[in-house]
Amino acid sequence: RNVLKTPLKQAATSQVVLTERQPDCQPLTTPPKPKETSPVEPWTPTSNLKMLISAASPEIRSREQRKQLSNSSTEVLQAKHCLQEHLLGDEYEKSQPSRKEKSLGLLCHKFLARYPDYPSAAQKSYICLDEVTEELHVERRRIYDIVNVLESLHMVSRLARNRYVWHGRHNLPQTLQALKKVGEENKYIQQIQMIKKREYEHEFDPDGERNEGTASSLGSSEQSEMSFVELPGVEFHAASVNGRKYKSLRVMSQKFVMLFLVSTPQIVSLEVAAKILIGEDKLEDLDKSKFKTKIRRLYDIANVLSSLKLIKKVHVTEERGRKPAFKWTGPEVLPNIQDTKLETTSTTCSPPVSESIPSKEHCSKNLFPSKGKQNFTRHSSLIKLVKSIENDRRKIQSAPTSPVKMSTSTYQSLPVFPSTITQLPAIAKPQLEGQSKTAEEMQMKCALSSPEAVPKPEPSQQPTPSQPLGVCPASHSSVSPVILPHLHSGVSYAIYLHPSQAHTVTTYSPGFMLQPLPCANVTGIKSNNSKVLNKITTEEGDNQITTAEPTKPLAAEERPEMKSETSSQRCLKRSQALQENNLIKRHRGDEESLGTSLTFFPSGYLIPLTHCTHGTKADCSNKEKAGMCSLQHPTYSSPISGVIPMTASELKTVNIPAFHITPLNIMLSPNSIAAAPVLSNSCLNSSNASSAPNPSSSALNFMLQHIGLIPAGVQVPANPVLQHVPVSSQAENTSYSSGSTNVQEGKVITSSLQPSAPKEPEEPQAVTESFFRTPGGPNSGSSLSTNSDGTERISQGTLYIPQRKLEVLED
DNA sequence: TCCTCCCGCCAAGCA
DNA sequence: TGCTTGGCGGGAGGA
Repeated sequence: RNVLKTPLKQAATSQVVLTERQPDCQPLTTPPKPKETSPVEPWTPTSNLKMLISAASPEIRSREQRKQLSNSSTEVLQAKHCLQEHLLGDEYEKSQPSRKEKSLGLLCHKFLARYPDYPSAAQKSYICLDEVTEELHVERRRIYDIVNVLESLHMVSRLARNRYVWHGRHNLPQTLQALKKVGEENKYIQQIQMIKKREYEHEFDPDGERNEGTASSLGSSEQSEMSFVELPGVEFHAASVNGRKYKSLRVMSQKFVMLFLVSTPQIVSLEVAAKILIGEDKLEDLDKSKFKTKIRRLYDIANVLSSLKLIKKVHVTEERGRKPAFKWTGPEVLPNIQDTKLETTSTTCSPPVSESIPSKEHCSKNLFPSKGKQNFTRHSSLIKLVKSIENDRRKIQSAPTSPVKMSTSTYQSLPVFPSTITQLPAIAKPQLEGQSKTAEEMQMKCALSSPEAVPKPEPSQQPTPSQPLGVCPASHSSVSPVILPHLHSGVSYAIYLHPSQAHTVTTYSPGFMLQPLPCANVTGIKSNNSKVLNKITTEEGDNQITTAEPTKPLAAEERPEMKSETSSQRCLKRSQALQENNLIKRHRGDEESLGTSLTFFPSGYLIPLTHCTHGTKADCSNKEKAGMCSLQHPTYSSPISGVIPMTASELKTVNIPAFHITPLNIMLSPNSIAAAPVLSNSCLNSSNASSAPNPSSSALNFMLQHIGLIPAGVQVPANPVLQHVPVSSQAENTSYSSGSTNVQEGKVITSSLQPSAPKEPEEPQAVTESFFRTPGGPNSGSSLSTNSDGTERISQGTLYIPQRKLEVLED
């Protein structure tokens, strides 16, 4: 076999060589002469041009190719030998295509050029591997690499031996949505966080014992169970479907894509990806070679994905060095699977908020069509999903009515949230949609779920079931609560958005860049800043790593710039961690260059809503009472008191699963603690007058009292955001709290998030002391527990203030 | 020196 | 049994 393959490849090479050398080597003209016109000749500008032209008409090209390639291999071999004889060794070597020219990425480009992105249904393209290998002059093995990745995206599917069907990008939106769902279900965000945390722990305590809680928390069985995610109608016919499927490049590719889809910003380092793909449970005894192998495969996949323009190579520069990473540049993926127009029509939208929870039956029906052969290789998470839907429904229906109801419906409109409900396939949305719902309700939910999605509450943008993704009117005013479903252990949280935070933001990064901070106190953070610095650079000098998400410019551009500049500057001034002027300059420069700049998170409330029940109408009515339910009142104030000032765009991009792990960095000085109602009930007494009119304060207080977070009689402004949390002199980290990844001049300054710990009420010090409290550690409080997966759980009523920190790295 | 990833061995699995 | 498919890791080119 080797005898057959190797000469073939060399023959291909020799064609190139001969073509280029011909003018100078007359004796060599005979065999390769016809190949001068080879349209696939990739090594000269002329041939590249020909290739491009032929790409427009692949059939013609194929015909020509077949004709040309009909030359016997012996002729080619003869030519090669002849060439070798006439060329010096060095010359011959130089004549070989460089490594780059043989790269998988380039090969993939050539491969893709053969087929249209969106083939019409009539013109089904079939891929014959033999032809492809011949025409592209590559080994079969390489084509498999490409095809496997394309298969993972359902751009091709295997028809038979040697034969594939080209689907193009038609299936891409659905595939990505499906992958995102599965990725959320697999809690990849948490895994990423855990890996980063572990990295940190290892870095600062290399000899120390591994945190068993975290060590065992990853690599769940789900991970190993993970199989190929299919789409209805795109069947999987891999030859070794039952054998090596689980290790295959397809699955790996899908997982890799999932990491991007669940991360915010959508940047994934190879290292983290490799670890996740290997499975964290195996990391303990991970041998280096396995890791290296995984990295190799990831490069292979990344090359193909790059050719598809789905990702782009970037670099993350950390203390330990420059790490290769990739940034998602593909279409923004939305949670609902509808039609293929999604990709082009709804890249910046949020899902419709008016949807109701699809029934299990609907879900199953759509996921696993009963007619004919089942098209899905069922992912375990999908089965769980259906079950969880049922359970959630039951809970919702049986739960007493409460003002929190809204959160239920909000679940589905928060694509990035890991709630199982959120992950419901949106397939059945339109049908299940409470079509009787009023536009008002819909809009209100819309504003709730993604107030940042669309800044203008124009009726024309009101989401309708026909709209694949909710284009929600934005609420600019006062408090913008958002229900965060199922953060820790299924606990929902409510977040209030302060209008002053409503300015645009860069994406919040809970992903790979998150680095635990090595500080046990505020100053400690400062001293260890460098440890957690991350810098991302793109090879292309892309200076908009996070903000320039091509599909998410809406909020950033349209949102009124409110206080970002001043607040950020204020925060910066107070930042002792950023003493270096140049860092500040960079920071400011980032803001300016980004146009929308940073958002800083003051403290706020993030309140678990475990006991809150769901229901739309009561909730709406409550909100209406508060004057926030109608379209005319984009301002929404949830009776639930959770308040976390954050920007709308943050909410849009924030990854809630990560958020609950390492979200806000609220470094409060003792002085400011009193102003941070989050920390203790007593703090709720903070009576700072809210500068913003707050129509819902009574409702808020009612809720707070109702759920026992504040004593009766205590009044809390419904908008206890920044005004309650004056940034202290030690609160420098607040200035980072946006967690934004900022880019300037090709560099991205990323946030460093640290494993957050719930804060002990009445113990302001816990804010800092609990930074790296490990589960069960000295700082564990009664309100804190650890889930089986190692994640921390806060019991009901606990106010949870995650912390994170953004550091600016100067070159 | 490290990153990147080409290359091809060889085993699993299919026809 | 031959061929297809693709996991895997050595090692070389490139930065």
